Amino acid sequence: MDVNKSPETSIREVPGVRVTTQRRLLLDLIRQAGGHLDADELYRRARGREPRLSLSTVYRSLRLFKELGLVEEVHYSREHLHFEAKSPKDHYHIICLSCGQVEEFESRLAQEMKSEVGEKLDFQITGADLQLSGYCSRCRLERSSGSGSEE
Amino acid sequence: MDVNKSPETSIREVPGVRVTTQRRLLLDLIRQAGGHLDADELYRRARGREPRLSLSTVYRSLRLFKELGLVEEVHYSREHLHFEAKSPKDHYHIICLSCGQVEEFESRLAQEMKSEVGEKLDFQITGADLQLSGYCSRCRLERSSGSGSEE
DNA sequence: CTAAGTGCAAAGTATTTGCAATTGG
DNA sequence: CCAATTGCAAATACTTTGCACTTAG
Repeated sequence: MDVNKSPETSIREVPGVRVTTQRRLLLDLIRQAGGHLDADELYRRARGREPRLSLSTVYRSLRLFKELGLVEEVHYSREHLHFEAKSPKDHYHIICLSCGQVEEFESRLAQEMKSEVGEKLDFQITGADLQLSGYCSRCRLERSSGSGSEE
Repeated sequence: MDVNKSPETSIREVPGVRVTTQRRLLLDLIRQAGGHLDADELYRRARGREPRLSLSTVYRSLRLFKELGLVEEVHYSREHLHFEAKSPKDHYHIICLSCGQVEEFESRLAQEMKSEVGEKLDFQITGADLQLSGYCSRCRLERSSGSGSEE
């Protein structure tokens, strides 16, 4: 499938692709989630409203959305597919290794880095996936003040 | 290739953990590879020298090495586990979407970004995983010069 | 109406685990 | 010697696929 337009807002305009109840629901949920859903979590949420929905439809839809540029795949770990709604500006992720919370951030430095590296290696850079990891303030407090339990 | 000091240069010093032929071989191969091996590739290479080696040993060793801080897991895709020997300085990856080649790069901007973001979000940042993607010069030439062949 | 999409079950991959046999220290 | 490790096969976990039925357009 070839769709080289800017991020679509809807499925409607793609010829041959139908708007189904399931797809509408799934896309809604992804967008409402504000990011960071894996297939299974999405499935669980979707079943609340559409109990007959199957996991394979979730996977198929996710793949479709990705092809259409409606969502983006993010690699947090090797364990699941993670997706989130595509948003207009670049943003990246930072994950707390202790509590697992994921926050988004932006940074002009990322832009700079893209140009710099692109120039140096003679790459035309089209995407960037940046993930930082560390410990959020809350977890640091707990650590320093309390008992040490580690993974 | 020199592999002098890393967090942990060898398994030897860890009590209860044994140095086996398999582990030595695997760690050697990972370090020689200079980066970017997935479990299966490592398995294939290792069997050349140790044909009775099993895939599960590869997985178990990889997990052990990661726990010991000897190797690092990198998420290129959801499809495989990728590992590489832990190296003293940060470096990141850029992948060509057309031919798939992966190159490494460094950038002081990454450092800056870590501090900046860490400060802004009040995170203590311990790791960064940066991946850029785009098209290398060779593939760009092929593209622009002629026949439209796509993957 | 009919091509596109769905649910379900079965098939794939990649990775992990149980266990008897082996081996490092 | 004996706990750690291994190889093998079976088990898991996640994702994809085949197919008959349903549905959007």
